[in-house]
Amino acid sequence: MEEGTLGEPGYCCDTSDAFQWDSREDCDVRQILDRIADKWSLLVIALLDDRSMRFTELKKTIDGISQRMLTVTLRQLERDGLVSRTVHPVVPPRVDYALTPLGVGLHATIQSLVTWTESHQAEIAGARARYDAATAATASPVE
Amino acid sequence: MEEGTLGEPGYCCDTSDAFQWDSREDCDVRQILDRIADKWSLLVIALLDDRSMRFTELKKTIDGISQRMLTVTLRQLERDGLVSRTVHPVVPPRVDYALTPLGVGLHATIQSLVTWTESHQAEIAGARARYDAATAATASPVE
DNA sequence: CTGTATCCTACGCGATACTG
DNA sequence: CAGTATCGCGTAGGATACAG
Repeated sequence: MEEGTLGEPGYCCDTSDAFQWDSREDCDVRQILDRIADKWSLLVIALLDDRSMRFTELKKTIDGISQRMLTVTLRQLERDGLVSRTVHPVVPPRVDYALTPLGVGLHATIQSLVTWTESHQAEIAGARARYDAATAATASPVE
Repeated sequence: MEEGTLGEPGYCCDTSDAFQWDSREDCDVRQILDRIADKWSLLVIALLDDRSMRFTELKKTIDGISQRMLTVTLRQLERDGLVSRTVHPVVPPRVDYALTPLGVGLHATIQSLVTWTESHQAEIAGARARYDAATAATASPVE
């Protein structure tokens, strides 16, 4: 399933004159952004701060994620070199996940995003309420 | 349907002792994060730097986005108070989208994420190649 | 130009069951 | 415990057509 033979890292999107976000598969920035900004990836990265965590521990902490999605997500992050996977060959299998140096760098950015969200959720909620009220009023001018 | 009467901005997830990401719908941080980290939202926010842009302009620049998704995305962002929508009542309808003050704040964070991705795409691509090579080798130890 | 309304398909993802 | 494999549903989202 992995056509993975990507000898070409893939730079394109000539940022020369006309800036453009496009080139969906040409440039992999879009693709990487998608992976990173993924619902679960985001949470895993944010969670894996300094300490390493075990599979089950992650599953418990994130809660809502299925075993499948956690596995898939972790595999992707591992493939991208953001998370390291350490298997301890003991009787009850024990696997630790931790951020790689590369992952740590990303963590900082992600964390600021999370922090921003936390400190502005009230404003967003307010904006939504206002928008919904206005919309409802327009839709059905009750009076 | 709008429990919108949110005198309560909505803090839950007691960050007291045991930190946890969970509470999917309880705490809306998760939900907001999802919206923000959305594939298209991310690009729109990143694109809408200081200047405002028209609908078609956005569509052209992002390229790959369908008209439907652009509309939906913009509506969500508008609802969240991140983007403002200005309709000019002229013959050929003209609508301008721009970041709100709130949106500007988010833009900074998003931008750093984009920048990080751009400056590390080579490393990620490398990691992938390495991972795929290792995986392929394990799967079929040709020699 | 800027949307909105339908239709329809691909596939993300949860549920479940089975290995080492 | 830490996965992998399979099945099946729900829905995100693209294509298309129409409207102000």
